[in-house]
Amino acid sequence: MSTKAEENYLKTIFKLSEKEKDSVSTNAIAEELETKPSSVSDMLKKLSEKELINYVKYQGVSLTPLGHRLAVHVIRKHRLWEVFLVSHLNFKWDEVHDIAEQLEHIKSKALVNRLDAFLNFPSYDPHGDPIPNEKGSFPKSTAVPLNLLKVKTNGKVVAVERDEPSFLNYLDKIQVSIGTHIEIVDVNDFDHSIDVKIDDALTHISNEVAQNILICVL
Amino acid sequence: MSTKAEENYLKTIFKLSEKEKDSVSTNAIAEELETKPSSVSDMLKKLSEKELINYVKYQGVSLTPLGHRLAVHVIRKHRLWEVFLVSHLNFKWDEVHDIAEQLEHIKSKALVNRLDAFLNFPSYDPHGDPIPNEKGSFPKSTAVPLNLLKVKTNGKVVAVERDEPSFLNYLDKIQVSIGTHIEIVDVNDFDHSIDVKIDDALTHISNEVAQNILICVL
DNA sequence: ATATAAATTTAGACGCATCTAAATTATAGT
DNA sequence: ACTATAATTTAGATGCGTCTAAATTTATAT
Repeated sequence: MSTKAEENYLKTIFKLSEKEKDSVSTNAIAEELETKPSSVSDMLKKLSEKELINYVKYQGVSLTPLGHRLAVHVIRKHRLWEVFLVSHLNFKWDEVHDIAEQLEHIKSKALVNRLDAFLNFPSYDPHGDPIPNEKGSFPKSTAVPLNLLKVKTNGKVVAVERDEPSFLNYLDKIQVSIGTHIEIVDVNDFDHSIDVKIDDALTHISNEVAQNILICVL
Repeated sequence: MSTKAEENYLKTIFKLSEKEKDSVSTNAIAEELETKPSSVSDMLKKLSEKELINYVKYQGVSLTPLGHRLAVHVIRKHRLWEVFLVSHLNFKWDEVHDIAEQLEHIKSKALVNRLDAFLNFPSYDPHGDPIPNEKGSFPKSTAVPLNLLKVKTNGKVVAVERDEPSFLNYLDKIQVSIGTHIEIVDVNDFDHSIDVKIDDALTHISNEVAQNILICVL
């Protein structure tokens, strides 16, 4: 049986594997988990012994099929609980992350699958992140980060890539949520910030923010 | 902040305090938690330092007001989650205990209270156990164990005092659930077993089972 | 190619929650 | 009141997950 700490490591390695192609570094994991590289080293040894990761000293890690399965299952639970919290308990999208961090470690296959059915098998969580099904496969999506779009392109917000309340509250403030219509009005070549039309209101947003808003081009 | 283990100890001490009047013994706690008395001793010292229990070496323990509050809050969470599992995820009453044991340790005041509201502030869980409100007070009930009733008395099952699947499945088999109408037909003076009429069917049940069925006399 | 810096791992420690074995204290019987 | 037994606590160990400090390996720059 996997512990909470192990599950959090696997989730983090999964997340980092998506960005960084090859293998994930000890330091990257430490930073993401806000812990020390030495602690990460210790844990990597443990995960490796359990055949959850491929680990060669000094060379970073990747998930084994088993580790991948486990990580995806934890992510599935996290996102399903987020849907529940928002759609049935009326939490706002910036309030659910920390609670879901706890709920994702509850161990019961039946619970997850019944929750999934109760929620009508949702494909996306309140932040637009895809929810893997029981077998572990994700719904396909063609979203592109807002910062990569050209002037005059327009589309709909389908997801955001961060879940810190500070970020989500900022989006609330500029009236961006899942489904919002956005059009690129101008791109600043100097700092790569952009002017956008959000439901007809003109707004200026930084490149860093734009990177974290995923758009489905229309 | 309290750990899972601490919360389980407090819950157990609370439970044992209801039966045994005065203070609760180390051995009783060890037995209930299926652990060793020496482990209990260690933990009692810790709980005492945190002012959650009154502890005098070799003399058993009782909850402080703080410990009592915490125990009741954990029980509240446990029972609310059980209601959710049965009423919204279609679990049966014998399946929910282990899952609720995990869910009861999730830390979020907002979550508990919203769950409570979502469930319409239930007063009893699926086993008929009373659910304390946010302030920690229990709904009053006048239930009596079935084994204490006299011949010809009749009433309704309002709660059961055990949640092991073996016990609950037995009740299912003899068609006893919360709300079932029961009448005492005969009491055996030798082993204190009883003959009862359950919704018009005559059944013989042991004293041990009868002890764990609570009746509201009509 | 080699020195220096950066990344990573090891060594040794700690707190938590548990255990076994041994010591201590309480209790019950005569 | 005294001893045998039962209950409880202490001592010392273990596994987990973390830490700091030190050692080692890899990467970088001249």
